[in-house]
Amino acid sequence: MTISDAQFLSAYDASQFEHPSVAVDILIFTVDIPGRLELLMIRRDIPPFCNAWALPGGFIGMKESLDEAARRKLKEETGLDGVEIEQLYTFGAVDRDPRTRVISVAYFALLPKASLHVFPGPGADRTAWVGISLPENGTADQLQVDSGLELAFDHRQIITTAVNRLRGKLSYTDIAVGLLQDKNRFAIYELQKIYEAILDQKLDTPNFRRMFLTSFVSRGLAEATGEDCLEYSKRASKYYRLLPAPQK
Amino acid sequence: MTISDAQFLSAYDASQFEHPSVAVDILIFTVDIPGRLELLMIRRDIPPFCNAWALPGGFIGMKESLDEAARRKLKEETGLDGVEIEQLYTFGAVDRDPRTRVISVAYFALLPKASLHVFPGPGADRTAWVGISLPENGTADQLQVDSGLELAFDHRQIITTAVNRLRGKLSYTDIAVGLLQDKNRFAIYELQKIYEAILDQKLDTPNFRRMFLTSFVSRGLAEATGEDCLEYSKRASKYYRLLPAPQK
DNA sequence: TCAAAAGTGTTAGCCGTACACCCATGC
DNA sequence: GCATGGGTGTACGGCTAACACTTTTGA
Repeated sequence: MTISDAQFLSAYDASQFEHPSVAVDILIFTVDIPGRLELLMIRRDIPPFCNAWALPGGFIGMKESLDEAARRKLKEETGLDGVEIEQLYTFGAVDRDPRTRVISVAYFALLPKASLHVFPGPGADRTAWVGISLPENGTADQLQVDSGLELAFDHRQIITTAVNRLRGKLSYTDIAVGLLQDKNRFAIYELQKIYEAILDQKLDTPNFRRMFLTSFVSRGLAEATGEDCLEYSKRASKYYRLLPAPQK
Repeated sequence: MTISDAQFLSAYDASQFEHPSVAVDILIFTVDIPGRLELLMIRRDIPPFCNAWALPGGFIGMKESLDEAARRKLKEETGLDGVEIEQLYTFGAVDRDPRTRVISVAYFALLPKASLHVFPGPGADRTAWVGISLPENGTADQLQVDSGLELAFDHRQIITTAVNRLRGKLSYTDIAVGLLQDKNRFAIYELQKIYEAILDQKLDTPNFRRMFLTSFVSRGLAEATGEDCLEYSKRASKYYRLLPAPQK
């Protein structure tokens, strides 16, 4: 008990008066036309990591929740409101930011690339969609970034964690639909390309079709619109639309 | 761009000089003999939430990572070192602590109940193993706590999140082995009781046995010791032991 | 005619679930 | 003999992976 008290007090008191900064970083994933998984990043034009690429992020306000801070950042970067975001993980290594102690709560969102307005914020001179690839269950050192861009802070680690989580969730959630251009009119083909981009592997078309029919249509998450799609093949296919989640 | 800048700066500047506090809360789960899922909690003897029950936790030090802070807390509460802990989620509602803004990073660990030394720390007058139960995919208001104890802060929400996560991980990880009394000598029966306590439902014994053989033994995570177990049945069964993870 | 995508069909294997049934043994 | 846990067997249904095959139609 005395040992425990001593340990407790030493750490407790130290932190009572000095607080770390708390930030959110946002991973905004998209899939571009050729089927590549990309991430919205900004190039820093101030130290530290000047000229390196970083995830959009910023410090949280005292009067906003973490989720609100993440949504605010997303809006600042893309102009988009009301998008589904999800907390990924919280990164808290002591030296992850060379300036001062910063705890960063990472969030991610999936957005169709088209029609996003993207602005560089303060501290950055440009933004870009950066292509990323990672082997199955890959580690941070296996992450490949577009033309080997240098990444700031521990963002290589954050991205790796996010890609692995994203892939894991593909199999048991409908998370990928966030990347559809038009949730009211899409072809199975589009969704398959999205899955392939995220997983970085080709999928068997007949089997993917069946997966879609059982996991989405049969479960009431999507239905055929009745319209024919001629965008991707000479032979007509069907358009589908997402349905509002079946609230119980 | 101007709109974005203005929004950004207002929130950014505000947080530059005032920082939230950052804490870790630890969920230490155990299963007691009758097969009940329990959580180590402390009773607060200072406001706010005086006399209410809370998760052990505390503010992080400036020179320790989040993981280190969580391990330190765990050691203070149980005297145990080197236990596997896992980050659960970060809770950051503005008013989750009435005193001041506190961001809490929750961690959880699974520990066998026996042979834990548990100390109440400062701000608490006692500790207890509190039985909890929750319907499948239950929400915070469906969480049942031992004799309806009052819970402090948003800990009802934190616990609910943890129980649901724990249950989810049961099916695709070996997380439950953390609750075995002796990882070098256990019977399938013990593991089944652990699963049943976590899931709060009876499992089919023959099927559980097959699950164990294929998921643990065939995959090299466990092996029979060769010794017979007579603790749970008149008829002898086998003892098993865990094997070190097959590093690749 | 060829290529590319839309579909249908078929196989084999794996897994989870639900049972029926026998074994061993202490009470 | 009965209850309790140990253990084998079996059968069904759902799902995945792999792959063969037909259809449609523009270039």
